[in-house]
Amino acid sequence: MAKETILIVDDEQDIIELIKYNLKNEGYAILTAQTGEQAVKIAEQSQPDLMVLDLMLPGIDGLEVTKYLKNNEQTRDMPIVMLTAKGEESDIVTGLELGASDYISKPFSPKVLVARIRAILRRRKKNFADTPDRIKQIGEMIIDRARHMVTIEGNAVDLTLSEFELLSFLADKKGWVFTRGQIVDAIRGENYAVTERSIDVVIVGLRKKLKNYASVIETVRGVGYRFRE
Amino acid sequence: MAKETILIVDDEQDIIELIKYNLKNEGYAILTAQTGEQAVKIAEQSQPDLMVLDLMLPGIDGLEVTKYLKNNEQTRDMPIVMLTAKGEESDIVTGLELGASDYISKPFSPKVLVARIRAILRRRKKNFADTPDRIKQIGEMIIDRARHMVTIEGNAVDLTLSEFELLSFLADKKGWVFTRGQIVDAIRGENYAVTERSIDVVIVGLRKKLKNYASVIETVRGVGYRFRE
DNA sequence: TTAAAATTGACAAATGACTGTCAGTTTATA
DNA sequence: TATAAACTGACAGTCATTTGTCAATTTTAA
Repeated sequence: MAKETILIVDDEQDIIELIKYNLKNEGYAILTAQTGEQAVKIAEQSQPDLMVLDLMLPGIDGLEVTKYLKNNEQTRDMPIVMLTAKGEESDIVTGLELGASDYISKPFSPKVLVARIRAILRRRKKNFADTPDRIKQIGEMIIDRARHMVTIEGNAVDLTLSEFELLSFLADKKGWVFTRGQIVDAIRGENYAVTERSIDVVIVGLRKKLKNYASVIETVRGVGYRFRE
Repeated sequence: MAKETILIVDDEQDIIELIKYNLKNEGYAILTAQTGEQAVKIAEQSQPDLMVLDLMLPGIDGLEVTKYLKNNEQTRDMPIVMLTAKGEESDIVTGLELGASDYISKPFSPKVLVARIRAILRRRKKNFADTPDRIKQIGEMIIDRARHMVTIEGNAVDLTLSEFELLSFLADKKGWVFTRGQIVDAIRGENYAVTERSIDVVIVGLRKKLKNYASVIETVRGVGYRFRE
């Protein structure tokens, strides 16, 4: 299983390294930033699954970053674990009010940090576990698994089963590229014997029916397909 | 594209030819054996990607071969598709228990055989999200294997497959020098016959697209290339 | 220090691989 | 059984890759 991505934000390189080392050992993919500006940019671009955020930063400080991210549709749901130094008690409260998930005081034990992060991610996973989001919205397009229906600008789009499954699968991990093989496995089940080219045909049908939204499905030459981010 | 190698084991030359013909058409490289002893030897030596194995063989029979290969570190992971004649139902069960991936009953349709083999091999192909370091960060450059995308200072950089693989490969071991030969092996698979100079061309393209970051790829004269540390 | 040899960079042309598309067939569903 | 869906195979167009050639640069040897 592909593990989660975590963004570490701290102005001290040593701290970053310490945390990075410990989280990498746990199998997480790591991104880092040393300033608030960078943090925001990376958070938006790469959509990490969690963020470890030092409150004391030069320039835009941690609280500002939190406020900004929590006001942003795209990053609102990303859990934030604050790193705080002594004497920042009031900031902790503010941070939690802003929507941070947890905090850890410096100096901290890496073990505790890892444990907290695991707990947060586990909790999240449970909520979403295997429930590929029941409803997904991309601009004016809505994919509704419950109704098994796709709507674009209010108009229902009539998709076949394969088309719906394929679209829904890609949309579940926007931006991620999947090979035709992975797609077959996902929508047909493993051990299903077909040519990978059959996926292309489904894609053709989909794009035709999606009209203006055809471009949400991107071809990655030599690899497979992905849902545009 | 370097296709997979398949070992066909049957004591009847006709059957071998039939299967060989169909699989060759699909682009697979074919090895054959007529006895269990031969099969084992070739499997160990040539490490084919999959084996089509008739159960009824003179000498060491198919089940013995399966048992042996599955107990051998080197060949344990090689998928085995059993060919069975009527009246071998119990052997099928035994074979699957021993670890065979699938079975086909004689007389069989070549089409079905091909389709099954494709399905099995499909699943073994690499998954981009799981490979070494899903995300790598070099200053303001992010290499994301899951998205199959490189970002520099927030801007997506459009790379071809080779360019992406090459960059990603070098970045995996920053500072290490790789010869062109090693690079070809890494991004094209071993035994891929090309001039090493083709790597230079990929490098040129990469540097052009990386702009300010072009210098992350260093030429080591007389040796090869490396990712700057 | 200079000339020759080796190596890499750059570019264009040729080759080859990959995808989009469609028509025809098979399979699944009602 | 009728209808829709899914699959395959073929082909054309597109794009990536490979190769060859030549210039520029560096290294080696005289």
